Amino acid sequence: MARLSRDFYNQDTLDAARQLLGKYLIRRLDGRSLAGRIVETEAYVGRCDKACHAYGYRRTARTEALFAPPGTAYIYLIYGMYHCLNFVTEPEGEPAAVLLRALEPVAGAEVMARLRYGDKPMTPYRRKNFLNGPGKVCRALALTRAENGLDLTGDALFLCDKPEDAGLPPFSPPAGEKIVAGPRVGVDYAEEARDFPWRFRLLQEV
DNA sequence: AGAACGATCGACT
DNA sequence: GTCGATCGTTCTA
Repeated sequence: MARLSRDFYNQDTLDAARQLLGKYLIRRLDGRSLAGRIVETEAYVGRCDKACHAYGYRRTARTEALFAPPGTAYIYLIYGMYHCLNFVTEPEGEPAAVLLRALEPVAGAEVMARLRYGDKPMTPYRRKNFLNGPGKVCRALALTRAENGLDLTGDALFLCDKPEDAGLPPFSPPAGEKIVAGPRVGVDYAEEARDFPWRFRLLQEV
């Protein structure tokens, strides 16, 4: 199965955050495949970014995965009840990662809906707000701290250029999308870093 | 040992 | 638009 290699993750984090838009995230769970197309990311760079958990190379039990080789999953608990998934980038020892903020559902939507909403029926509101936030994505993919440190070149969780690379049916993305950069969400405390335009989204051209 | 806080979400006015 | 939930992580002492 063709998937993004360690070499892909071993690059500048801002470049990776842009290039990850439009890629497909595959989660293998109980023999099934859940998949989504990446439509929103944010970059976090420990070397120079006060919003990064590993700012100034701060190395603790939590940030350990950020110091792992590129192509590692960094998953942490936020606000006591949600999780966020990051893809570790840059050479090993440079703590940096791309936060996954939003997906477009591609495969396994029924399973993801179950994980996210339980028995509650799908509604237009829920469909619209299905995978448009980092906590929602982790809930729908059954990702918790138990999956922190996963190797993204392995089988449980990985990325690829197209669904066929993971043995899934083709997916036709919307036409006329472009990358829009802007400030990151929820980092107002981070002094000068709060204004860094390190959030990237795929949006319809107007 | 204790306190403060958070890369969020959903319910509610 | 506002606000509370909820608990691990981090820092201070």
